[in-house]
Amino acid sequence: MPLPLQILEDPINSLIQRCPDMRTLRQIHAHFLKSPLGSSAYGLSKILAFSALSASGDIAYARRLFAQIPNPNVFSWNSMIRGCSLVPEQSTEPISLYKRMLRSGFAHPNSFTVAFVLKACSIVSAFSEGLQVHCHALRYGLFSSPFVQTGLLNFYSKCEKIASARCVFDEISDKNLVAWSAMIGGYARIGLVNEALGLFREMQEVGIAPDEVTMVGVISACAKAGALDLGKWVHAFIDRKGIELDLEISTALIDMYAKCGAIEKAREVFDGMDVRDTMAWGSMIVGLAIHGHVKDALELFSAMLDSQVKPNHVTFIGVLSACAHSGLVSDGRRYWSTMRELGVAPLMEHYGCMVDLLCRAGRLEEAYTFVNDMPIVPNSVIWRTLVVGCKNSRTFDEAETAAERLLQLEPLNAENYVLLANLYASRCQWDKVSRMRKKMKDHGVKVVAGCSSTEIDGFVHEFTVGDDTHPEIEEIREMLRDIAERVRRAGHEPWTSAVLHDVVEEEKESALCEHSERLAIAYGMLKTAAPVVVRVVKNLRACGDCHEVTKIISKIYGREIIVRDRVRFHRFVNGSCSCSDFW
DNA sequence: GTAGGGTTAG
Repeated sequence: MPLPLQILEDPINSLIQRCPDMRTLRQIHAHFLKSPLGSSAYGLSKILAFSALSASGDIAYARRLFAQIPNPNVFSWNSMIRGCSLVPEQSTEPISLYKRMLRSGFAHPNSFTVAFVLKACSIVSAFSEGLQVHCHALRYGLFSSPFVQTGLLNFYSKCEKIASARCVFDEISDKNLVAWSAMIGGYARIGLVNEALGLFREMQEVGIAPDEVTMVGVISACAKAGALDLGKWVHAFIDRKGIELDLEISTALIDMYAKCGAIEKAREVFDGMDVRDTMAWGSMIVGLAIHGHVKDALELFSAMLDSQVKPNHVTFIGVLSACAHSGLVSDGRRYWSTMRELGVAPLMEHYGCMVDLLCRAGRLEEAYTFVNDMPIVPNSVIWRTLVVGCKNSRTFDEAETAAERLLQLEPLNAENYVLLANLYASRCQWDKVSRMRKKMKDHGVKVVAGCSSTEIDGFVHEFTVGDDTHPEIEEIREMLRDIAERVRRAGHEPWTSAVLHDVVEEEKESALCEHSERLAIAYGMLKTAAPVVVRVVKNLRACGDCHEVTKIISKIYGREIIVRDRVRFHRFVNGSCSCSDFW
């Protein structure tokens, strides 16, 4: 009498459990094929799962094996879908597999399938596919699975459909820690700090204790909002609750402190870490670089290399931008070579740093040649950097070419027209200035309202230009006049008082971006008169004038003020992360 | 019968 299949299969199971590498797996596979069980779906799916999912697996082997299975069961489909999502190169392969699975009609998706496909959709932001998976989840009655729920929530959040994510969240009757963390992280990712923190409070009210992952989300919300007081409170909360200051939390704290202007606190956290990975070093180096602590940033980079931690593309953005900010052209070139030697392939952003480096050092010709020699097609950021360089140097003749390329690439970005109008104005080419205004009108391009934010008593207030709906708008204007007057009396001519005068008097219609920003920031500064210490995150680029205003205002009010990073602001308002020299 | 959600840096 033959042995029951299950008993015979047990050795395969335990063999696979103990399998150390692919070489052993191939032996197990060969042995298995020769055995009487050679065609059992269970054994094959175990072998497939190892090659597709295990850390020592081989997805190519899994693909070959999978192709030979005539009618894969749901377990095998799931292994392949998940396995293909785990490869570092993002692809739509898992989604195609899922479609094939549905078409095959042999296996039906279960909660694992749906969770894995949703993850794949969120990695590549495949919104319409994910929507269909949502329908399937409902059709197959899989919404009750907490894994499907979190998968959906996270999918919408990664696609920046935060309202849909919230709908899913609200529909979850039994919200666990993961669901709360995912929703908080979703709000944090797009900078909705009040929502993130509100939910964090709610979570505690219903008795769910946050863990390390929740805290990373909360800290990153503070970082995005420039909310230093809140960030400090969260740090104290972590200490108080005995939550472990692990690698991820420490890195998030470094980033938060750096973005909120408290670079010393960032360094404190960094110095207190026992283990530091690429991201921890990277956050600290980038933090120092954006604060203009170029020497420290470069020293830290050397220390990183000494510690045998491999730098990645972000590390080099920190290093190269540090060089750019200090005009260290030859150092920048040296680091560029180091980057190549260490096998970090330069991305568009790195080319951008080099163009910036050359432009800031006044080497416009070289920058222009560098752009023309780029092996990848330069994007709008590269051209804009070059145009900004032209505007500042006033001697370079290729500005027109750069300007044309910029408008070709981004005909609908208001920032470009403003920049070009400023460029032509700086050269007294008034006909071209008005041509820009006309072009802008023809394209129906509207200036995006400037916006700034300040944190007061744990709540982040946003101010948008032209928004007169504030109930105290008259008082606000009065106070702005008062600030302008104090600035004038403090003798800080010429432009600071002019700016604040503009702030009050400038007509909305004629206000170009730069005025909008000043107005918005003045609104933010206005809040410094409130009986709390207000911090606005430091402007990161071309911040000379901005610093000046900050110094004056802080002198007047005797308070610490940091001006909000307008790069992040721009990213938040219109999805653009470009930065040109408005100040 | 096998397995699985949420995590930070420009």
